[in-house]
Amino acid sequence: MKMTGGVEWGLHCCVVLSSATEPVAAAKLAELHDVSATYLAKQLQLLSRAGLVRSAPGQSGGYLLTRPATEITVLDVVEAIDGPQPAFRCTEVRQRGPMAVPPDRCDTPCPIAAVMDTADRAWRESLRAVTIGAIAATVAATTPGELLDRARVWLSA
Amino acid sequence: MKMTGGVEWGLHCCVVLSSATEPVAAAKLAELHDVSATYLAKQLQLLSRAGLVRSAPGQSGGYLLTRPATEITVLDVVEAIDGPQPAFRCTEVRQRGPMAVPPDRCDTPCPIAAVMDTADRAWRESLRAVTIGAIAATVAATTPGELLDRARVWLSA
DNA sequence: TCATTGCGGATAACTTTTGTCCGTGATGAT
DNA sequence: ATCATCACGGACAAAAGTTATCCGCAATGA
Repeated sequence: MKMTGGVEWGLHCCVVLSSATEPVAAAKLAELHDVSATYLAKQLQLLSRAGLVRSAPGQSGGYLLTRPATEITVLDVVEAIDGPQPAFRCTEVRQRGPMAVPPDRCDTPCPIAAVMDTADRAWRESLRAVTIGAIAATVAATTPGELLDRARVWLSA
Repeated sequence: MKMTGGVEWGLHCCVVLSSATEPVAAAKLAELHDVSATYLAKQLQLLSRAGLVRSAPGQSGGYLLTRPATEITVLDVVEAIDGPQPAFRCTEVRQRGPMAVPPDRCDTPCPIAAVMDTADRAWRESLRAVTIGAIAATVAATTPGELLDRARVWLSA
């Protein structure tokens, strides 16, 4: 089981955008993080479709967050890029084979699927509890101020 | 993000094995669940390597649980088949690009990775809290007794 | 002795992820 | 007005992971 790598990129981009006052071009975000520009563009488009970021075309265009970073959860970004589907998908094996239980007796959900679903909810709940703003605050608190300043300058250059 | 389908098969097999007194052949488990016999064999080998099931070669051989089903958690099966790796893998993007923070300043873990790690722990904790025995009990309680009897007969036949 | 069964490796089909490329349209600077 | 810059979307291709299949081997019990 592996999450798409785009999630990591998307989260880093949102953290960067949380301290941006002017639109930041996709190419700039890609260069900053040293990742494929064309592929990152795809992920940003997903964020855009999900309504997490706003895009401005044309010269001096780029991306900005649509709302305060403290109102965007990690789960928002994960679901925007990775999709809302749970990792486990029940294929109803109990309804197959020689001992198949008839569909009309399957009123209760498969217990196995129920367990996986509970775990998935716990996972999502955990991701929902943290915002981009909180992550940005941690970054600000743990990296040397000089580095942060340089980054800010580099971004607007 | 998608979990390997073998996890579902492995869980169903463990539930079946929890009420078996004699070894059950891999081919039989495959037929019972109507899945690929050769591929299921691979998953069972993973369970075997993880020490969850014991295998007996030769005629009238097959698989049995190594311990009571109440002492095997869903997480045990998931990790045996899907591997122990967390879904999110930090690639340390902060150490890349023109604004890379030097490795020696990365004493604290990447906040993004930390969030994902916490969520992963919550997920695993949730799966650890449920045993195969508990699932088997639910199955026993929600399926008609006649069906259970037929299955038991079919298994030993 | 022999059929049955699990084990491990090699292999291939298939799907998903990752990444590129190009044309289009919108925007602002000159 | 024109032009370079940018996001958007689709088509496409490469790489990785999943889902199988097949084979020879070793072990076991009938």
